[in-house]
Amino acid sequence: MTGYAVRAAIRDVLGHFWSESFGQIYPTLAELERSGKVQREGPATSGTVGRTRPAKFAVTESGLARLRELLAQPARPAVTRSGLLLRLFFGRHLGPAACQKLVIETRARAQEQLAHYADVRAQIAADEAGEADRPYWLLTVAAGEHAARATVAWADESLRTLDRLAAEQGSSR
Amino acid sequence: MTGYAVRAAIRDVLGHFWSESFGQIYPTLAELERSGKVQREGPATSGTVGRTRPAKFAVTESGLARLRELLAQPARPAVTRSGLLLRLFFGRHLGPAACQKLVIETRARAQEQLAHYADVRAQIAADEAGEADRPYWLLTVAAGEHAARATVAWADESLRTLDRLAAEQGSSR
DNA sequence: GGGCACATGTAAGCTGTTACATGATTAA
DNA sequence: TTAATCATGTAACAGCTTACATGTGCCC
Repeated sequence: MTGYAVRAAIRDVLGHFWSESFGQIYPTLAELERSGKVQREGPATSGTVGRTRPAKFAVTESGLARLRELLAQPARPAVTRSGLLLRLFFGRHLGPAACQKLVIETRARAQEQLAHYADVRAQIAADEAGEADRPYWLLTVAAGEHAARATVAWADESLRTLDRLAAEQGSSR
Repeated sequence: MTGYAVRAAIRDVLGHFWSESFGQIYPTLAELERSGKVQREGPATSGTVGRTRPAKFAVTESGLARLRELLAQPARPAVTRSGLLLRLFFGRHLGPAACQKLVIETRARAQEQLAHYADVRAQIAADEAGEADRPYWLLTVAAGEHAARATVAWADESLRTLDRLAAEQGSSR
């Protein structure tokens, strides 16, 4: 595929747990070509900007071997910073109403995510070329679904707490 | 508190959704002091390394105002890269057994997290100084708990799928 | 007296994003 | 014809981590 298509695929299929920008993709493709991990089909790197004919890349045997090598390396679990939870942690300074707004927005996003996962499931089911990959791809979708449902459940619980806090604050003034 | 204590607090209390390294904390404290957002109590920045007497910092009124200003700004929801899900997405190249190992490890980490959250809950309940903050702090703990429980449920479901895949692969050879 | 937790800072470097520049092709 | 999408790339820079340097105080 083209570099542009790589980015679209990452955004649409891996979007809920991965992202890459053009600033990473194009230099990386060039580097992978130099080291023989991918094969370029189409015009060579022009050095010029703008379009000539799109260059399509395919992974080579050597590239696939390197992929397997990298996949086998342990994933270091990185802490994910959550701007939402940081705001809620300081919620006393923000006030219950503002916190409710944040939680409601988060709940809505999680619901949208659930709808998106339904779409992705349909896409994966329809893609016959990826049949052997299907069960693995579905594992990642299921992870997203579980996370999104947990977010909705947490939001509902939290909104009840915040309602109570808002009522207390309202009555004390 | 001291810069060292700030880091310990972030690690122990916000650890499941935030992190800061010394490389961020010390320069930031110096900058906050310059702009009057925190008040240093104890020896001035020596420029020298090593310890003299620990310097303790306290937030000023101006610093608190700035905190509220920052909290009110919208949190841009960043995509969290998951090395685990990336590996599972390419699970066909990794094999069912290796995937099972990854999922089992993830499940174990989630269980450890649940135990940790129980500790944090106890700490928060015992801290009388933070009584007004308590409900907000508990919201962030609840978020962690929901996420961890979802991870365990997803792992159990996924392990059943992977068992089936491993059996199929075993029988076809 | 040895090791660990407490404590402070700097510098190098890595990762990744954003913004910009450029232009072809296609659908409205 | 005009806007959107496809397409390729570079450069600046933001953010953050790691490694290093340096020491104190306390407990075993």
